[in-house]
Amino acid sequence: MCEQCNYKELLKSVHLEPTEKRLRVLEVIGNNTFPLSASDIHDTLDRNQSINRVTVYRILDLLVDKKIVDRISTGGRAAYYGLGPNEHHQAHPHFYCKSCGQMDCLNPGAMAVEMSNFKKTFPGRIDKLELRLDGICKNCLKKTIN
Amino acid sequence: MCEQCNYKELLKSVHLEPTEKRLRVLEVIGNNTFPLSASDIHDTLDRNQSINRVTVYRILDLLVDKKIVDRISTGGRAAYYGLGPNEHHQAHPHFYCKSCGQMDCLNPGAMAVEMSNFKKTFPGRIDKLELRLDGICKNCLKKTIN
DNA sequence: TACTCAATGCAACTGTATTGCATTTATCAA
DNA sequence: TTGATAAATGCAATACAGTTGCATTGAGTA
Ligand SMILES: [Mn+2]
Ligand SMILES: [Mn+2]
Ligand SMILES: [Zn+2]
Ligand SMILES: [Zn+2]
Repeated sequence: MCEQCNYKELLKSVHLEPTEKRLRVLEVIGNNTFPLSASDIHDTLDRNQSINRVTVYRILDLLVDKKIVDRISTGGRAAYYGLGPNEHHQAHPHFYCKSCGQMDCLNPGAMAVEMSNFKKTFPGRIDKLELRLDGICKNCLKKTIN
Repeated sequence: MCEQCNYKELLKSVHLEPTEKRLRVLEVIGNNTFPLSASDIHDTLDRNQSINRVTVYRILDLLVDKKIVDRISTGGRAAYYGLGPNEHHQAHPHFYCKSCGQMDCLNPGAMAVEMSNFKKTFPGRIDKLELRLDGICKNCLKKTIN
């Protein structure tokens, strides 16, 4: 969730036309406290004004390219999308529930990763670090015996 | 790569019949220094004695279930498979090259993750931690301008 | 207004994985 | 050893997530 972000300005700042559909996609992502799958996003938007799922995928690709949005892998098949790290939002780890598919954002400081020494000697280019916990969430633990 | 592992015993220890195909799948995974996709594994095996790709998927599911093999997500679409952590092999982070799809195993100590405090208060069940770097590997950096 | 190009829609397609059911192979009791 | 049973594997069809090619629409500009 981001109250500080002006999505229109955010789009302009990376030279993307702030079209209605792009704004809606970005709003759905920004107004959620947890990352969503492409089909979650499509379903949400399609309830109000119709939008093609391919358009959603294309907008997501653009937003990820421009680093406004973060594509997060899961223990499952579909990628999830959340606001990318910026001045208001630090990068942070996630928890993915294998049972219900819910992904939660964890506190940025929850797990400290020390990798400065590694970075010094690594010969490739590092674009991104992803730290994810997989397991069963509180709610699902209650419901069933896993 | 695992010289210490007796794959037959490893299968027996988790109550899986050590069939020829299961052994071959486990050997391909164990004899590699980096994780492989299901189709990498299938292609490798199929060169020698024919094996159906569905059988490979089913064996991989079993091995992952029994925690002999680790299913590792990538920045891409396919999951990769490597030997799971055990007495000889510590869990460790991976580096995934977006350009060539090669995944490398990093030194277990390369990045220290401190999460003991987090674990104490987290209400769900944590089964696995995945730490992955995405970027461009040394070789791909040389070849092209990304 | 007419032209141009970006944005979107739609259908077909791809890669990855899963399912249902048939066939083969292994296990075990008689 | 044989036949019954269950496990393992194969094969075809299907599901799922995402991508591509091309048509249509819409926004900006002369
Ligand atoms: Mn998040
Ligand atoms: Mn590894
Ligand atoms: Zn859950
Ligand atoms: Zn590479």
